[in-house]
Amino acid sequence: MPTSQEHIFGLDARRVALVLGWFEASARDLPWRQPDCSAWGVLVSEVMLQQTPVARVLPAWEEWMKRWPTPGHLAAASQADAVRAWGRLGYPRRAKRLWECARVLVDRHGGEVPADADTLLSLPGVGDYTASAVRAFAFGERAVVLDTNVRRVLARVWGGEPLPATSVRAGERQLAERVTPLDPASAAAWAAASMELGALICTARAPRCEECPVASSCAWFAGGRQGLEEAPRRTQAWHGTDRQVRGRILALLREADAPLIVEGRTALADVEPGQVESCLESLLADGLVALVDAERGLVALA
DNA sequence: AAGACGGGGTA
DNA sequence: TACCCAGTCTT
Repeated sequence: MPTSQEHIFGLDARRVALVLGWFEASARDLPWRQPDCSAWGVLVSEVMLQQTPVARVLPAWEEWMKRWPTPGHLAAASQADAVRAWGRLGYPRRAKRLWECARVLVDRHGGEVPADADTLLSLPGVGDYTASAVRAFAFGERAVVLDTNVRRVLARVWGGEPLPATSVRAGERQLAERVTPLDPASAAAWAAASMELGALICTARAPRCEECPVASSCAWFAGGRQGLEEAPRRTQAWHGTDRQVRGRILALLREADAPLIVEGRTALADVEPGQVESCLESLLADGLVALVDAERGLVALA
């Protein structure tokens, strides 16, 4: 007679096994998943994948790794070249942080990506998710990887809810820890597999439950997939926002081969002068843009 | 805990 | 048009 604990564990294991089995047959062939991909390659991919879909990261990653195959190569380049190579991936502060990260790796870690969690977390642009992902995918360590995809899978399959909460709750963290296999290789496989399931099948608004390997064991599916339509959307304004204007200013500077005066440019004619000014100020404060000639207001990529 | 921070593919 | 995405960092 199994104890209730064993029953719970059995259900966890069954669900995990279903996802792992599906992943073996359905995993996408991504370059940073190749066994010979360096830890640096994995780190670069993870930073690029922060809030940017795989399809858009793919070409940028290939180009980046060809140009800067090691931290040392990137550290020897200029920050401006890194931001330029980042192109339109979005959130250009990530490019700056990745460049800074390369410098730290060279200055303090022998030009190598560390495997230690605390050291990884100390790096610019590396938070909880990225540190865990690098440990799991680059070093094969047991790490609890909790990204938006994994959170959604846990919320549905285990929690019976349509979507996870806005921020990670303690109970969610505990569940993720409990569900992660103890064996390091299996834990890494689970991380990749659960992320893949969330990205391809258990998607946010149009889940493909008829193709899902765990539908038969999914609490949300069993409950009739209730609540998804009513769930609040987390939309963010875009047109006319500071983010858009910052992006437009940065695009001008990326394409310019000489310092220029941003204010009054025809390309920004539809933006209020005050907003151009404030956005330029914030870009300067972020260290993405540098004032080359204060007298004339000439700026360039930092 | 909440807000700032890009940009484009997809429905 | 609206929505979403392999998050991080700062109030």
